[in-house]
Amino acid sequence: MTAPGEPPLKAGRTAHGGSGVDHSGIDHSGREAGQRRQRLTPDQRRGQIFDCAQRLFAQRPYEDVSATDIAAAAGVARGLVNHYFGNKRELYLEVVRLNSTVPEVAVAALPEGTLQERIDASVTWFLDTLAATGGTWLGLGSGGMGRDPDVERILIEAENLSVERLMEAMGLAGRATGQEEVRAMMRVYVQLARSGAREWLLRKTLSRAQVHSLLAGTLLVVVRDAAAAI
Amino acid sequence: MTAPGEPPLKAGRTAHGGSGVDHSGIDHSGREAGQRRQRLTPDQRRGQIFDCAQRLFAQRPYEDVSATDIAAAAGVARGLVNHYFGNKRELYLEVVRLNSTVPEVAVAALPEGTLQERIDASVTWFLDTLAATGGTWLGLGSGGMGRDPDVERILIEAENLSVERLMEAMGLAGRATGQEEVRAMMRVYVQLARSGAREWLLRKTLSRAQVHSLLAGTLLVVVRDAAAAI
DNA sequence: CAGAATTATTGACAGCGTGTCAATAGCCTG
DNA sequence: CAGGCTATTGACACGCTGTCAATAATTCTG
Repeated sequence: MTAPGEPPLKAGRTAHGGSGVDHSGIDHSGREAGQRRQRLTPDQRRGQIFDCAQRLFAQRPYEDVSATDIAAAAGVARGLVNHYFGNKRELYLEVVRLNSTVPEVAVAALPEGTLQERIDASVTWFLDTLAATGGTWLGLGSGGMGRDPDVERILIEAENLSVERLMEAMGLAGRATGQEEVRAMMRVYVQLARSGAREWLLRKTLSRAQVHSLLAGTLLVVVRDAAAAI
Repeated sequence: MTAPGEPPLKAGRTAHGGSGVDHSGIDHSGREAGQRRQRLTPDQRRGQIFDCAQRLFAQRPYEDVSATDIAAAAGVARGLVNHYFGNKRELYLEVVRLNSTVPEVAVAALPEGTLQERIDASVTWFLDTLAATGGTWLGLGSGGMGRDPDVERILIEAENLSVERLMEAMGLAGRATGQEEVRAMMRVYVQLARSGAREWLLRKTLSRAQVHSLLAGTLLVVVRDAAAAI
């Protein structure tokens, strides 16, 4: 496919016409042009395809990325993509799943000081990790009307994780009463944090200090509100 | 097509084989079965197709709605959809565009009192209008799949409008310095408001009073932060 | 009111993208 | 080196999209 000098062409069943296909697609991690095809471990191949898919899905929207594109990028037959991931949607879901989990947090390392101090530390940690991982995580929550239930579930799951960590850091975890309300409020706040970080990292309209101030100030209010609700 | 007893079949250009297609699609607003087809005003037909598309897009995600589905729902040939809207994407964009603009606001009617009072009034108005229009507007900002640049632009446009109104209501409109930063902060806040409203109306995890308190409290902080940034 | 003119509406076509599956060809083992 | 295991291929059937000439439902005109 990628190799240019493939002689036989082996006319399958019906001629189907010549149709001079001229893939000008550059395969990023596949084999070199003209090289004989290589047989990899399932894990390796799977990982390779996954990486290519991840890169492509980060560049253009879901439906603009064809399975053919992914296969071409990996230097592989299109059927192999389906073989390893079932269908395109599942592959996409796996990409989303892996990119939607915010990196590990060292909640235990948070200071035991005032609420204000813990808030500052949390926000600092949040912004630090975001600055490190780049904007990959941020792009996820903004899409239009997609509303795919599966994608939504994955994102909600990731959000729940963030909420859990946040509550732990704020010392709101233990209480039994009003747990659901507090969780909801934290969920709302996480959206705010995500949005604020987007202004800082993606749009570059706010400085880090400004975002920090904004997030810390609002978090204080939200936590007080949450505490009052208990 | 929908009419069962269509005799001639009139083989158009090349026979192409029978291929007994059997649409079992129910047309919602189209003509009754067996009725002769009706020729409408372009505006009427366009509106009818638009309505069907809106309903379908609200039910399942973009790519799960085929142009065939829309046409069938309208009781119309598929080609007509393309005739009126160019392609499926444009039709979709028009649906999003119409559903993403938050209803008119009577900013002028806001009281001239304290900041706190104006904030309360704004939040009240915001929640009122949302309660009235139902959750249609809310579903937009949550999907993770789309990431279509055009969709995103439309949503950003709508967001800008909300921000403008909010700044007007908060008395932050006039200043020339730091306008961009203030706008960014308001943008962040609008996301929070949207998210809070979602918890109230869609998830039903928070009461209206709780959301009100949350939004009012955070808005105060944001406005103070914004004012400090000027 | 009949016939012409206008144009809303249809239906078929070509092309692409997807998922499936038998056939093929690398690599490893005996 | 033969033989088996299985990673990998390639073609097929089918659905969806956009285009366009043909058609038929109106309206206009004498």
